Amino acid sequence: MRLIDQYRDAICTAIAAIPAGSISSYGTIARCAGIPGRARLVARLLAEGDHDDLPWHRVLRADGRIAFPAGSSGFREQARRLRAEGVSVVQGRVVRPNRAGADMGERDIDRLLWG
DNA sequence: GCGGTGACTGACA
DNA sequence: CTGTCAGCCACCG
Repeated sequence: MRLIDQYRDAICTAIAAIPAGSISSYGTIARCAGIPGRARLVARLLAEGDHDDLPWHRVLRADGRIAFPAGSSGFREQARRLRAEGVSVVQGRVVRPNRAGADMGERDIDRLLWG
């Protein structure tokens, strides 16, 4: 049994909890899924593709930058989806993620998941 | 078992 | 502000 299969549900749940127009990071999602420090595991899960049902585009690096290489198809798609939700992206970076409740911290997601 | 590879992170220059 | 760098760790050949 792969660890990624073991935590797939928890990770997907955490990602699905991010409201439209908000963003979070791989590390935050990992913590919310009960696997602190495993940001790369979250990335690995998303890299498997077939996540049309998840708001994967709301997951960014810890510094607010898009994780894909600049100019790649994934990069453009993520930026497009974010802008479609009113999130401004400049130079592959979300502008002021800490203002106006645009970013989702661990507690915020926990609150959405558990009330 | 070993080495390479990331949709990562934090610290530091 | 940008760029390195060392950890990181599951997965794969």
